[in-house]
Amino acid sequence: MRSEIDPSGQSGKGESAKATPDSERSLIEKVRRAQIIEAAIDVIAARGFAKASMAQIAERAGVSKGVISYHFAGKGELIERTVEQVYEGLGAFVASRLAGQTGTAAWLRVYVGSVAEYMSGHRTQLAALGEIFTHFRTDDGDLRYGIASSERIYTHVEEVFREGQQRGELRAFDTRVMAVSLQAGIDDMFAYWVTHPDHDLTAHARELTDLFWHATRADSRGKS
Amino acid sequence: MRSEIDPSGQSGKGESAKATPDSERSLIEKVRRAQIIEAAIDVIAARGFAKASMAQIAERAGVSKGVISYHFAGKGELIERTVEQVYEGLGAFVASRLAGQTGTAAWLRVYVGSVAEYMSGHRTQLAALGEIFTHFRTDDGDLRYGIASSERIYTHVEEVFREGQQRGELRAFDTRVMAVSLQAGIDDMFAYWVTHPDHDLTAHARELTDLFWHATRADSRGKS
DNA sequence: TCAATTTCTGACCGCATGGCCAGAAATTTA
DNA sequence: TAAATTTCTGGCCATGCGGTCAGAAATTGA
Repeated sequence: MRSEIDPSGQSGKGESAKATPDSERSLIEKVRRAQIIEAAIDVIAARGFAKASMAQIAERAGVSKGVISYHFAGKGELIERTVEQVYEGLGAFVASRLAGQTGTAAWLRVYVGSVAEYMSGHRTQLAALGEIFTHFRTDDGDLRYGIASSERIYTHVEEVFREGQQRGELRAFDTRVMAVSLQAGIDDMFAYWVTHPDHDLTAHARELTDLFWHATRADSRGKS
Repeated sequence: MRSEIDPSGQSGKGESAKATPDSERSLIEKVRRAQIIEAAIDVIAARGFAKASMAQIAERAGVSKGVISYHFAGKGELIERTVEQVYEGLGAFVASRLAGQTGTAAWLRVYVGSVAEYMSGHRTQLAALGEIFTHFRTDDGDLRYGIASSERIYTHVEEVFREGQQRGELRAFDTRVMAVSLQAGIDDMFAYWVTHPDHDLTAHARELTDLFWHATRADSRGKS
């Protein structure tokens, strides 16, 4: 068992091919893949995506270069599995915090707060993810995880906002712009934190929540 | 006359060396430099920073590769001059619109609006700038135009916010977080527009202004 | 006009990259 | 134990990169 991408089929632009279930992997396979992914995260976070070569990652993992090719179809698959792994952890954490929350204000607070809380304990992963999102391209030359791939998040956040508007909890505004701006605020909160390690991420998240609470809530006053 | 970076001196991390004044350049020199910078913008915007090689840029400009080396000290200088040129145009435009404005609300509206207005007519430049900011690194491996280089903008925006707070026009909030978030909203507005050409940039800018007006203005109501 | 100077070309260099593979080593299976 | 299979190594390859250079071409100036 080597990779989970069919080398013959044209994977094209859509989702990746079906993953090989972990149960079909040997122990060594699982250990090596985890080890290599961890090394990739470290190297990408430390030296940037462009300088994170197979050789660098292999050296960091303490194996020879060929091992990566043996366990992954190529650099592309390695990166995609890396993103998946980080996202799974984050997604599960946020979803569990978000479950059972009602009201847009509470949703906003828990959403921003839980993302920040999780990431504060996974700083290296966060830095690597940022590098991958802005640098990793498909063979066509398009960003693999560009703004277009945020569409799912935007759509979901928009739904939350629209519900709030219908209940009269929120003022009238363009939900798409608000969703894009919220995501931008979160992304740059992390980017700022990565380059300013002493920055108080929790406080920033609280301020950001306040910011969007004031920006979205219904208000009797008119505008200037 | 070749480049404006002293090949012997260690340029280090600071600002680039003094520029050679245009008056000391021959006509051919000026024309070629402009032509090459334009080609660089086109190629970077179209194919991404990583694939914008000297060969690609030279081909686009219709000259041989050596010409770039002849007129610029290296790829680094070419990129820095490109950024300078785009920024000069934007800076001059925004500054002229901002001159004489009083009050934070007006400042916010004019700031966001004028940046968007200028960029709407310089789409390719905008795309190239985005690529450069996220990819171009110094020899040390740091991003040449990373978040750290936004410090000047943050500081200035913070000042505007603090004035508004002192006049009682704005509520109490962390000015640093607000400045970072505003810049994030503007940056992602452009990023969204670059990938969604039909998106209404002017309307987005208006909504973004509203967003931050609601987020910052003083308010008698308490919070939830 | 003709030498001095600027500008340009295209081949070439050293280097790093992702991927490949023959064969060695380790492990599993019978 | 011995064969079959999985896992690993280290060198090799083609490719593309930024940069250099000798010499050709064009321009300038006396």
